[in-house]
Amino acid sequence: MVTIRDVAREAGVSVATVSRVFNDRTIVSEGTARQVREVAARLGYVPHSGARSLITNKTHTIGILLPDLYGEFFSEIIRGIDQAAQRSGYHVLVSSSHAERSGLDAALRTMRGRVDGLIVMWPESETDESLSHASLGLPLVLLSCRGDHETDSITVANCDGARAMVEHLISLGHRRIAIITGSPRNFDAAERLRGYRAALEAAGIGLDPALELAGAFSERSGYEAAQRMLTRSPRPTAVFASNDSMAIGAVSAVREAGLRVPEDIAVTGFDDIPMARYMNPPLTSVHVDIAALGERAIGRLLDVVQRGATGPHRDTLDTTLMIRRSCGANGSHDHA
Amino acid sequence: MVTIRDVAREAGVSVATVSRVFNDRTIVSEGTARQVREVAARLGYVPHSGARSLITNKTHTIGILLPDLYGEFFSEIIRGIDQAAQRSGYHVLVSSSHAERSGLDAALRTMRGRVDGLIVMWPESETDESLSHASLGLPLVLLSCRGDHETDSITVANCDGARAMVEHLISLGHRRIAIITGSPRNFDAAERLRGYRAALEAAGIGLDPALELAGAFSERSGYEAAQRMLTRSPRPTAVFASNDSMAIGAVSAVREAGLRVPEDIAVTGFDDIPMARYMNPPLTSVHVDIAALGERAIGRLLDVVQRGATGPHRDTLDTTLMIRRSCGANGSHDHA
DNA sequence: TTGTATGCGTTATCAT
DNA sequence: ATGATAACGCATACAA
Repeated sequence: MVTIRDVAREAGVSVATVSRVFNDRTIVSEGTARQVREVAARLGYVPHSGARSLITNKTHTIGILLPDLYGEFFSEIIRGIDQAAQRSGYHVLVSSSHAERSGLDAALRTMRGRVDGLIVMWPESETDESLSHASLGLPLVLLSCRGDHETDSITVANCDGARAMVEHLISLGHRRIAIITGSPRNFDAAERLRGYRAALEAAGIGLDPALELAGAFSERSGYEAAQRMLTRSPRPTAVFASNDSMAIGAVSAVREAGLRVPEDIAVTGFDDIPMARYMNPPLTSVHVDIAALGERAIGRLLDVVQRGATGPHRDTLDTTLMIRRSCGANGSHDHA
Repeated sequence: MVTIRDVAREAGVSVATVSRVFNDRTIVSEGTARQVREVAARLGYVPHSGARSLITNKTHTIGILLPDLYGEFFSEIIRGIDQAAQRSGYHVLVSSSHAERSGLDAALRTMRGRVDGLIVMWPESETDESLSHASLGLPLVLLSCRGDHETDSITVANCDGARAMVEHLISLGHRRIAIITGSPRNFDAAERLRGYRAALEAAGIGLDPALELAGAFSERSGYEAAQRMLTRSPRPTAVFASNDSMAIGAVSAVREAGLRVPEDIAVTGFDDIPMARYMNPPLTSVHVDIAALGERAIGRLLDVVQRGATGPHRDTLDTTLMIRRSCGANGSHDHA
């Protein structure tokens, strides 16, 4: 591997001069600069970013830690972050699929010295200042977490979005509305449940615990929860699944029971994954701009890393109701 | 930030001893080891991986460079790679969405000193030993590329998969079969076109250039290509889209023309993205285990990085025909 | 404008 | 079993 010394020797200058050519371009004479570049190119010299960051104390890399995520979410969040990071000249070090807190902590530790800041998504835990503690003093942005009040965080307007969805169902005349929840330990799921309840209460419709079916954000769990829902009597006329995967499972269960969507039971979801509009019938859902979530996280993190921004920053990403046919309204037909 | 020196001073030992405690655990006495660990824990010491890798010449990180990819593919490839890497104790440094070769080269350069090896996907270019040259002597695995014969590569059985699909259409009685291609510069697309032609020729069906519609792997391009296809006369009875996104666009175009899928025109795709089975009708497609592609790439790369494997290694990932209803056969109803 | 020398945090080599 | 010290490749304060 060719180092800065090789270039210096070959060009007949000191390593300092070579270094300057690649950094402070101003204070080096035009002649030597050209000479150094020529030699560097000929030798195929590329600065060793690891060594450089050891002394500059900057890696130009952002670490991102994710739990074990379901499809679309995973891809979009990484894409959003990576694109925004790249625009600012930053790399992204990914560590995903953490099922347990210990694994996350371990990954966090091995990132020391490799990153300038961290984006962490860990929705399954309680309020967690232990996360900011584990971040080793690195700038940290929480994504979709129950954050404490000292740590920067970006969240989705889960509660408002769910509430808007349920209010829409109510406006369509539904009174007996079920929900398929996510894990109660999951922050997003808990917030969506809160929005569901708020909408019902605001409309003067009493809560019925029998209509709150436990799910786990997977298609299968939605399928099974919907089967349990169908045994309730009187049967609900609408069901709000806390994410689209569960809504897909719910549609299957309703169909298998010989019922129609939306005529017999309206089904709606949350997230508006790309698949939603291609379903049969197209799925009414709460749209979340996942890539934007990632972008905002990077934006805030770079504010801290590059510009030394300070003070807790809590940002909420608004959602949009996407009305399609699965809820029984005459949904807009969005098109190719 | 607390360094190894702080721990050494506080524990009353040398930095060498502290280092040994965290690496070669054998040659240090039980007493001092415990003492050092205690101090390290109390001070919250975490080794600086950047500094460490400067001298060990190992980063335990794999760089992955991707072009601008469409949804599912992106997520699955990263997930497959990340999971496999994590199992082996490796991190993943991502750099994606490169639209031009120059951007890819730049990213490649900034990875020097940060990674132990590279996985590069660059399907848009010609045979490219310049890529292995640009990799700075780092171990390199090409993904889905026109590789030269000296570089390791993992590819999908594009040609065989496409051929199997077209043969299936022929077996259903179709004789006038169109294809919506991807960019001719794209390796996967070119191979799929080759498979299409091979199947027709093997069946004694002549090639008709008018039935080869140019697409670009996007839904819209599939939609537009299908519209052009519908003007051909006699009209094709089946169309094979080179990927699922274009198949989705094609279905929209066929429907808008007042025709039915599959009764009037059979439509099939390639990739078998998750959405395929939820479409209406469910889309017949060629299944590619994308995560497996990533896993194999990491597997091979680590063979080289860790075990010094050598010699060109070319691996092909087989595909599976997923027959559903969009082709007119009685497809299997896979289920939740 | 250029060169010399020091240090970033760690591991490796050689002593002791 | 442990300590002193030289690397690793680079950037930078200071000297020339």
